[in-house]
Amino acid sequence: MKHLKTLRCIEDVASSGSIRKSAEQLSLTASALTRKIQDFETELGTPIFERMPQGMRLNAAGELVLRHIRAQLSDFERLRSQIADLSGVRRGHVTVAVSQAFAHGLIPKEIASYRARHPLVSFSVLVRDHVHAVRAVAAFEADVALVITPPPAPEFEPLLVIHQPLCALMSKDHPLAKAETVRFRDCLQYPIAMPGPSLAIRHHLQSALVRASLPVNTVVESDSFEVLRSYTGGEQVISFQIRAGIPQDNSNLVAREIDHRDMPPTQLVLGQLRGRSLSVAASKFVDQISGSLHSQYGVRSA
Amino acid sequence: MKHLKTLRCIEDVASSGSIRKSAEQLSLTASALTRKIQDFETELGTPIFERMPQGMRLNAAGELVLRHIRAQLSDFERLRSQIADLSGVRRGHVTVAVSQAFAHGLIPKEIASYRARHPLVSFSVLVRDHVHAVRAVAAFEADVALVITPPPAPEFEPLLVIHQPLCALMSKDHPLAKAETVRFRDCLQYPIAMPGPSLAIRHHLQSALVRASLPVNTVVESDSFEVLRSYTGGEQVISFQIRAGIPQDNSNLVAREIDHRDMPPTQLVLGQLRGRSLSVAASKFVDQISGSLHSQYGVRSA
DNA sequence: CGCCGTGTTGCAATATGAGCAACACCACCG
DNA sequence: CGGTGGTGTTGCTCATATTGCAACACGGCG
Repeated sequence: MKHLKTLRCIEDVASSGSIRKSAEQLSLTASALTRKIQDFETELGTPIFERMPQGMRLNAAGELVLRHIRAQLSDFERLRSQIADLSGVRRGHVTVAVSQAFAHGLIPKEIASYRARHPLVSFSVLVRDHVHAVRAVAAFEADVALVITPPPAPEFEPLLVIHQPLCALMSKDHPLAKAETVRFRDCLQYPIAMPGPSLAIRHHLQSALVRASLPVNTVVESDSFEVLRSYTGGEQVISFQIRAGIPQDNSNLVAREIDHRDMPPTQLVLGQLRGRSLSVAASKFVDQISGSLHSQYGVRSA
Repeated sequence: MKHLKTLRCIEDVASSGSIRKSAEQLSLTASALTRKIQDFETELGTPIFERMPQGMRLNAAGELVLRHIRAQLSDFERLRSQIADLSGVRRGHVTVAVSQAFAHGLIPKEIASYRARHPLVSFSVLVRDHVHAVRAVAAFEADVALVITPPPAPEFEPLLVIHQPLCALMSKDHPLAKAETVRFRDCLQYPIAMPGPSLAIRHHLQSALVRASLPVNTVVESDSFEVLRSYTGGEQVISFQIRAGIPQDNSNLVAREIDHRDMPPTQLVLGQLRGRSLSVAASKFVDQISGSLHSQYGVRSA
């Protein structure tokens, strides 16, 4: 759009840190870009960039401006989405930041189900740990985030909170697979495929370990649930995952809830940036996920 | 600002309903304006105006666009205000919509106190009944509203709620002035200067009258508290006002709380448009009023 | 010092936008 | 029925703003 052109330029320069680089990306010349920014600064009455020999860096006012620009652009997208919705066809783009736990089953399934009804809506899925997922939402990079125990942040507004037990993941023929639920200390009798420290589940395990003060035999540690899953399929090890992240396909893995006395339930949170309204597409996607999670796991929701 | 020019044009045309009228206001020609709007509609991919023989009217998409434009303009003001605040000087403009009850003492006093600290902040005060005050906030015409018992509206977000007793207003030498509090039925023994039906207080009185099922001798009715005050100063009549609207100057009027058994407390609400953030200036003004009301009447606040 | 990186400026080419006048349409009214 | 005054729109012309090119100024670095 015409009236957002300058804003896009500023955003680009701010993120690339160089007028010449941005000029190329925007297919403009450096001189045109320089003048756009100068004009904007004149209109605003304040410089928003510091000119360094290494390039351009935003100053304090510039940070505010950038935040404003991001909001404007995202608002405009929402407007387009709302307008498209008027004519019956849902159109738009939804960016979700999700914890890795959902990358396997839940999110792809939800997106497929949504797109079956609204094929003109496209999706971006950012897989991030809980800290970066919340940060992505705050930086307007994602519309919503679905994460486990997000760090408390004032700008993150939970839309749905569900409490889920942590599960122990093991092969079908594992001795512990016989019972419906397992005790944490029994799991620790076996070698463990441990989620990496960037994963939220790790923190839960860590505090449970501290409480239980039991030794743990970690044979594999990985930031990737995919790795942990594959490995758990091979050796007689135990790994961990929340209920909603359990693979549904016909693998030879089974999940057993860990007794709630040993492990408090994890918090599964779907949230957005506080004080912002979502595009129609995003909003309806949130509704769908909420409904779907509620109907599957709703008995323990809060 | 340059990039908001088109948006301002659209807003103006939407509110005037005529390209030619707007062209004059904006010191443009009708043709230029027409093309601006056509270009915008082309970029957007949808018409936003219905062309009638009587002029231009927004269609459904246009209503969304207008809402968006208002938000953009108001956001930009906030940005300027935040930037000005960076350099230490607070600058900006605050528009408040207030019930008439506060037009006399509270609001002018608060503004004066604020401007003593921040002389570069200017104010607009819209005096509106509760319905229109809330509407003004929703239409981005006012940043905040201070009203009595606002109608429930989802887009109006209360920031502060204080419960205040209704007072009977009378001259110093009135027989009822001897006691600290008065009973409602005693007030009705005297002629009444009655607030008009557009005033929120009237509704309170009305329901109390229905409960008490007592006859009332209304000798003057007015939409203006100023009229009611002046008249109450002359004849031995009773009028009504909430505590925060009682004139503090050295008139010969006194206020006596009505016994709470006869009259439930009124709600005094300071609120803003839900989901929007205020400019620094407005936000600090809200803080000041909150503090001031709390310290004066805070014992009964909720 | 010479080189390469940065952003900036002068000037000419160009695209964008504005104004004017004429047009098409509709409502109203004699 | 046809005029009259209102609406928005369009073709054309011209001013203005925006762009690109090339040259410049400054700072870091070898």
